[in-house]
Amino acid sequence: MKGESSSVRSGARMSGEDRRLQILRVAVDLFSRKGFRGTTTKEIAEQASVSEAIIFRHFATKRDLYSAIIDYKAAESAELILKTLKNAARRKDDRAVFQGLATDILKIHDQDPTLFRLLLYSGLECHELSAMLFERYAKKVRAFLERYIRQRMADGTFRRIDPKIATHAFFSMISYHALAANLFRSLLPHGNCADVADAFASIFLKGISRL
Amino acid sequence: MKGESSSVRSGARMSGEDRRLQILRVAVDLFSRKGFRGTTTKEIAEQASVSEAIIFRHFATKRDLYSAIIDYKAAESAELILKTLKNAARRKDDRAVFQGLATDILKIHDQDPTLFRLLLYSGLECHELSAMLFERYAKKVRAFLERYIRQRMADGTFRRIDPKIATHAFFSMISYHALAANLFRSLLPHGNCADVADAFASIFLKGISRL
DNA sequence: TTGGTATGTTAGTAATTACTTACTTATCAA
DNA sequence: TTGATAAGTAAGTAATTACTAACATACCAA
Repeated sequence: MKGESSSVRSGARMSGEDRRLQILRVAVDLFSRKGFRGTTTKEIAEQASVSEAIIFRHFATKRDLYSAIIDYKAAESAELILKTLKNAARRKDDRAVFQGLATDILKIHDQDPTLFRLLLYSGLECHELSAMLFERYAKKVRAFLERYIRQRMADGTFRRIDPKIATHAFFSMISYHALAANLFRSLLPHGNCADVADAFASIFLKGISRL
Repeated sequence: MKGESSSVRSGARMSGEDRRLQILRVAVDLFSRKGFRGTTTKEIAEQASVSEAIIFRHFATKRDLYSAIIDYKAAESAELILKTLKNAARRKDDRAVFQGLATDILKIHDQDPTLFRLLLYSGLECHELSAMLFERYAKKVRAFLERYIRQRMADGTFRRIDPKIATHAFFSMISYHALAANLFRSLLPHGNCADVADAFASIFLKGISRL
């Protein structure tokens, strides 16, 4: 982005399409840090190295821009992690499934803190798209887990329990930790992500086992 | 507050002390709904049925007011739930301890959504007091749980596990659910709070049991 | 080279916002 | 009743903010 910025300053232009995407990305970053009201179009313009008027050429209002980034993030988050988990699930390696999932979720949040922050900000702000983002955020993973738990119950390995509630329990454990790591890192119990993922997966698996 | 409001409008006055507290309470509500930047001193004044100047008589800046409410909420949250749990803990009734705690936490969040919202907003906004609020929010409960888990490990009922991590796991499960209930109620798995508390406590207890 | 067009800017507008100042008035002790 | 004082207000200030309109210019096809 720094490179882009300097080339723009010397007079070179970006296509409309590229510029729109650039603004969107800058906006994701800023809105996720400061929320809707806390982010000014001025700072978005500055970060994108354009004048404010350019923002309004691509987005009719600030509100429209905010909705656009939520859409953008929702679309992005739908493509989550499932690849490696499908192998573990095929082998019915419970430990690999849950520990791998916990690790992946925590890793993703660490690498891209904007998603969760936008989820929280938009939820707190009662943005009309926040529910959609929340749902999209975890839909595939939850569905996958529910199916897996249902299957392992049929196999006799897991005890009788509502797969939705069990999924919710596991997902809650991991997600709250991710949230806390995002907002309050210094206050977390010491222990790296892998240890936390390990411990949480182990508690959960033992907690729903048949034995 | 409605009653207060109408008596003020007819000319009656409130003592400085009472007024300050009223403003504080109004501000808690508004800041927890709209965040710092999203809340104007104008609407605080309106909700308190005073002019804006009165707010600035009690608080030098809007920022000072925000810090004051975080302090206020932090002090309030320190007095949590522990009474009934101490009895269950004395009897070493694991189920009553964890289920009771889960139920109480969820109930408290339901009754006073402002605490968690302020926690999230202040954390997202990187307010200097947010870490303090986060810590205060759960300090006593966490300490209690850690002690209890350590004790039950010594008793041979719970397996070897870092009490901090175990506490964090349990607390995370419940807190994320409370958060989701606060922001995204309509998207939660069906099932009332008691069912969720029950299921989560059961998963957790089984997950850390020695058997 | 020229003209059209898409990208980009500057300068502004109107409304909003946190905060201040000068004045008003309710309250209460003497 | 009077005077002091604390609580309260209206009107304003200066800065900020989202957004607009008019103009400038890079780019590219003919």
